[in-house]
Amino acid sequence: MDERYDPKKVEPKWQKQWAEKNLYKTRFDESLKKFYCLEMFPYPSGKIHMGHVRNYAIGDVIARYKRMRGHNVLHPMGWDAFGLPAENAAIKHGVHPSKWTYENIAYMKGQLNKLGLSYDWDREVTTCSPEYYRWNQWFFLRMLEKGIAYRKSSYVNWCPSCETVLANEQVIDTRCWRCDSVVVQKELFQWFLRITQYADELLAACDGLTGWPEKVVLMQKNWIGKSYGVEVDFRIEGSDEHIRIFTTRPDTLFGATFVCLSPPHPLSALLVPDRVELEAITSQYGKVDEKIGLFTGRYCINPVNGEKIPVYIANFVLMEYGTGAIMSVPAHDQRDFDFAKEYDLSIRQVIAPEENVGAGLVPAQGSGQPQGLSLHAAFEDEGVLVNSGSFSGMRSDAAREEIAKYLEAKGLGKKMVNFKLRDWGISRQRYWGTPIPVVYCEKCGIVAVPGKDLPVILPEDVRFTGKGGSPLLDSTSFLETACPGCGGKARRETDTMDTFVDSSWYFIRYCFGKDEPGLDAKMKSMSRELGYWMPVDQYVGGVEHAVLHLLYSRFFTRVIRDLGITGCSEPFSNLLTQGMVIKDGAKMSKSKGNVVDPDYLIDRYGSDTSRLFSLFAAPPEKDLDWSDKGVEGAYRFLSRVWNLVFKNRGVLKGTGTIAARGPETAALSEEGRRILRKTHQTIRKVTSDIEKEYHFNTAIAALMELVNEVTGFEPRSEADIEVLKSAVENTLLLLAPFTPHIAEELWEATGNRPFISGRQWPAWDEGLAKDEEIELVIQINGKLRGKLMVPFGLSDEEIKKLALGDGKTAEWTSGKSIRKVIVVRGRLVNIVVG
RNA sequence: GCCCGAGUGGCGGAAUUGGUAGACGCAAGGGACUUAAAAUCCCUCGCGGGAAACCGCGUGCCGGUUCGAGUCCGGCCUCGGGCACCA
Repeated sequence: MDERYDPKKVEPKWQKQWAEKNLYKTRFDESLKKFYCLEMFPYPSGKIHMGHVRNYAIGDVIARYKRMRGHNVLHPMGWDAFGLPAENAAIKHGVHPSKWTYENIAYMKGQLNKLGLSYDWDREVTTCSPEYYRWNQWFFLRMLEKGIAYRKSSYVNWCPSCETVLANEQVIDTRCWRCDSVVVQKELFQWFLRITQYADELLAACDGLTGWPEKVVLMQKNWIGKSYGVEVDFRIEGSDEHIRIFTTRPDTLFGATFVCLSPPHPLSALLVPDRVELEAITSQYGKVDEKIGLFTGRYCINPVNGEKIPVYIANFVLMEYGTGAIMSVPAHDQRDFDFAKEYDLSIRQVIAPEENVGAGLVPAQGSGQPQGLSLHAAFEDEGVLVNSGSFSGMRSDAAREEIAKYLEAKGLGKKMVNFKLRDWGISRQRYWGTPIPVVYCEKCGIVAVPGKDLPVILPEDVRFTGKGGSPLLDSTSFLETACPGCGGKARRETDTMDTFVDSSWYFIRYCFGKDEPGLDAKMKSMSRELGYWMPVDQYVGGVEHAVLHLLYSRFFTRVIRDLGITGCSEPFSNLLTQGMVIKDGAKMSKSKGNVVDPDYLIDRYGSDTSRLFSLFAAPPEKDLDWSDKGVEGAYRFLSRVWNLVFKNRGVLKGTGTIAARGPETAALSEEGRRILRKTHQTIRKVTSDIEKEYHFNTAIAALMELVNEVTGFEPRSEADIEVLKSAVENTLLLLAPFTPHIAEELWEATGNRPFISGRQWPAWDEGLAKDEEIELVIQINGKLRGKLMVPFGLSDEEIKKLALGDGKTAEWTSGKSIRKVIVVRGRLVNIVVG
């Protein structure tokens, strides 16, 4: 054994041995209790960053811990390998996306292995390989059959810089999530997946996500955005047509003073004969900073009071939500209020605050203006109805229900539920993605590629100019094909799939290992592998995927369930969203110049130190403040552990392992008893910190305390030596999930056979962990006045007597009467005097 | 604007979920070893007062409940995150 800790010698040695023995290979064995531990797979951008190190260190601790607890652990890794950066690299540097991607994967895989992560690499997936993406295509065809995949023309978010469509989730603050360009609206034919069909189920199941952070569940709920309301028809005056609106506030129906249509609404073209005017307003559709309207010159009739109100086209009314038309109640909706002010439309209050009604401050009957009050803004709260015919005087929440019932009874409207969630547009006008397996035939129209012809291979021989649309448009060998239906001339779909499709089911692909999943065959009976491994027991990743990836995965899993492939609905039982890695007050990024290079870190301190620091500096869910000095502290701690073993290498190697046996406490020195107790307390503390909340920071702190104590321990007897050995071996076992290399090396150095990773997690003895004495705190009137060492396990009466007999107590209580004495067992005594 | 979180030493963070505030680590100061430096080891380390024992104050601010509040309740302030014409 070397005198000094040198991770450069230790780490490659064990990485080599783990790989040679294929130690982390997982076998499908239904007799064992499984644990599926998964971290979000990376995009192979070139090199890993500290965020990855943290993410994968957290996951690896969990996987290694669960293995030591006797679980059959599935812990796989792969590559989210399709995506725009590869294509941008092709345009910029002339390197093919495939070459670029696979080279990055090779490099990054080396980096992950240098971190000592315990993956079963036999299950590695690479989403850009035809073996993977053929199943994307297969799922697409199944969805096409079931009507879940469909094509429609719609307004889509278009990134002019990336020249592609973006899903709503990919638009951040009106900008492209990837390149930050301002997104514009464009009308295009696109492929969609009908995620809205699962909206209700996805929402209802949110309440079952008890292992997820509440914050994430809430974000999912808000994104799905279920709201209850009514649809009401407003007849257009002088026409048989009517405008169907959706509102969540039927209680304000009497206050509707105009109706607005979305520019793309079919009735807009009908009511506005002037093409130029309509186009002008349509071009403003989706513009967020300004409300623009166009009066159609037409009127419609409010069905509850027969009132004639004007019809506008308004740029802020969304075609994709509700019916694409709204009733406007400026008195009770701020957006309508702003619009009414701009176009000088009347504002009529129909809900008054309850306290105003009591004070007689209600709007005069028939007038729009409240008596003694004028509205400066919309009143959106609950209140009491006024100016609302027979509903006046009713509370707004009750009126919402009553008016809805009234409308239904009269056949004027219908209760309706709406969701914010839209169908998922998956078409991307890009090369580096999964080809959508359909062809366009001159005779037959849209034809699905038959399953036997899958995969539709992405052609390699394309040119990347960076101009215009997808390079696939120039690839005649790809483009021109025969129609699977009639054999005639057909053209392939050139759009590829959103890469979020790839990541929506990769956790299912892992379950099959190297084997072809053969989903076609699995249709007949549910796959046993899938049934065994799914759902993922612990998923670990960044919170930035709280909506997009997680929602899509929940959707895909349900579709796969409904195809009869799995019985599992919810893919991730427990979710841990780790915080960001911060340095100098900002998230690490190249543009900020505050990145720490994992390669440098591993080279200088080793991966055990890198892992240890990123686990110790903060609990996993919180942001981690990077500190170069803190890293050195972690290295110092590992060196101290090394030195402890080195110093005692003679005795540690000599005695047989006694970790399981508690030596006779009588033969121990007092110090020996203390170390033994501390050892068992530490096993208990580390175990519960991992089990409870994955609070590795406090677990590591406890290990540091133990090592600090053991370092000063001078054994005086054979029994003491056994205690020392037990303390050291338990330290190494507890350390193994966090810093596996040094744990293996020192495990071997203390005369044990490899591998520590395969050992059982230590158990503590509650009796040995028990304190002999406790420090009794004495409070007078809640203030700390003294401390007393007392034997463990005294009765309340005995404790009280001791506390009252203490000299300190007498000083503080003299001349006062004792009103009350409160005893908190094992903690403190509070004496109340007055 | 709406919906969530979070505010504890010089810093990162602990505190059996109502019971000793500041574990552990970093930084800082002092000391030992060394020709010297690095490394290592030991001591001090919330603020104020005191030579000391000790005393007072202290978990963003104000109030409340309680024998006792970082923790519970009410009201504010600040910061962070998510959503944002969803009718």
